[in-house]
Amino acid sequence: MRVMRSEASVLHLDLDAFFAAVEQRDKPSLRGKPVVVGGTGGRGVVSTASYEARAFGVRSAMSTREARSRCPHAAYLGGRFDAYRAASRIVMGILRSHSPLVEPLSIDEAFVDLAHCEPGRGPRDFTLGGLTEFGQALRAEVFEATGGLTASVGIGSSKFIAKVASELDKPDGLRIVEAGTERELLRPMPATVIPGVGPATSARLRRIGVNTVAELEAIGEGELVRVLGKASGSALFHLARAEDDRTVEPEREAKSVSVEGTYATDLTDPAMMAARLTRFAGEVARRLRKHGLSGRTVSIKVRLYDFTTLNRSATLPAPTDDAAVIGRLARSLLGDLDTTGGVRLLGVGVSGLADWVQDDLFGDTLLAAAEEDEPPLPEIPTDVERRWVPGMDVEHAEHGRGWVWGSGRGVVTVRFETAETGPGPVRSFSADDVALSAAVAVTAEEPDAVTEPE
DNA sequence: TCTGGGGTCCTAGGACCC
DNA sequence: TCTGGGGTCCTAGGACCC
Repeated sequence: MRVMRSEASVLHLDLDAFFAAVEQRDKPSLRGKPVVVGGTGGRGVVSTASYEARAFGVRSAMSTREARSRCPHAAYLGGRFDAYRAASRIVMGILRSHSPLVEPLSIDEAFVDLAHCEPGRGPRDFTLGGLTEFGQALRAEVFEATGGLTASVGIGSSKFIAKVASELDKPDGLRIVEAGTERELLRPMPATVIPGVGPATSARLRRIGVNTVAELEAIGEGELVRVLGKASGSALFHLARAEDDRTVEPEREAKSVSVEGTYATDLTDPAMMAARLTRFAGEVARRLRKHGLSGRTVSIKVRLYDFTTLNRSATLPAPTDDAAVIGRLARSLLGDLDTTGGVRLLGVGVSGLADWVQDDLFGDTLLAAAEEDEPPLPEIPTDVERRWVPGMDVEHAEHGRGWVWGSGRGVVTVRFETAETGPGPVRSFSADDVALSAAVAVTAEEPDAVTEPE
């Protein structure tokens, strides 16, 4: 039985062009200019484009190569995740000061249940007027506390409607969808507004003549289940009618932890692949331990030279957070695959998580025996080009704080400015100049919180 | 030099047990 | 010996989201 809300009491907040907006905040010379945050190497893709860059057709998930050809004069930055996490934490804190029921969806998005607000911290009532007043005050609070980041807010009678609403007046907008008007809002929209309808599903829907939500509404549940499968067919049938009783869940536990990396040139040496997996296993173990987790299933991901992607996994009798155990299993899974054509991506993950750690009764001895007959792994070469990533914060002994504008051929160019200074001057240095160093993060906070980017 | 990195959820098939 | 269900666990792949 679905119990629908009779009032617009779910809020969705989405920070506008989040990564790019943080860069423009902290780099005054980039305000009002096209900014693209993402991978800057040859195989990089765009995480976020500022609205100025979007005007040139730059989009999230586009290859950076393509973005550069569309907008050559944009600033291409590698991203400063500590700064994004710090801003995210401020925003989530504001939301939690209003309601105990806040569900972060990602670093820059959250749902808030307005029906269970702290006394005096919610909307005065659930009329259009009360919700407008609340939504604008919340947006102003976010703007003030983050040093000028704008958020788009949507309010509706369900998660689905609130999320659709927040898209409607983006950026820097507020939209309230009054209870009772949901279906007429959705009908003319493309079916892809429904979460879960991506390229593959929309292609299947087109094949049965469905492009819009209105057309989707005309299809029976049985047929949708036949075409799309049990879960998504049934979900789609209801969402097309704006039927969504999913609750705001403030505490969702992690189900897996993983690390992966794409290489500028394909790896062909199996020993080097093993060395990379070993490093990733160490990183996964570190993150498991930091969160007090351990897991039973170890997985590897291998993307071959031709982009075919393989996953292999093995399940242990008891959960582990041990880098050596994870690494050994990962290497043995890789050993069963044919990688002779070359590998562009490797990854290691652990799932089947438990929030406790097994006392290691036998593992150490078994492992010690197993490791003895394994050959030593090669050194992973350090990439000198990666030392000065565009956009990173630096400090110069004489000129103070700035950010890397670009680097290459042994030279680093820095612009000396911060959020407070206004546009600053540019100077170049030798890449090994001892006066120049990576700047410590402004906020001394723990790295990697929940999930990452976009 | 087309195509990142972190996740979640679903499906389908096989093993195994009752 | 053959036949059959249901349930759980595991693996692999794919779609999707930000």
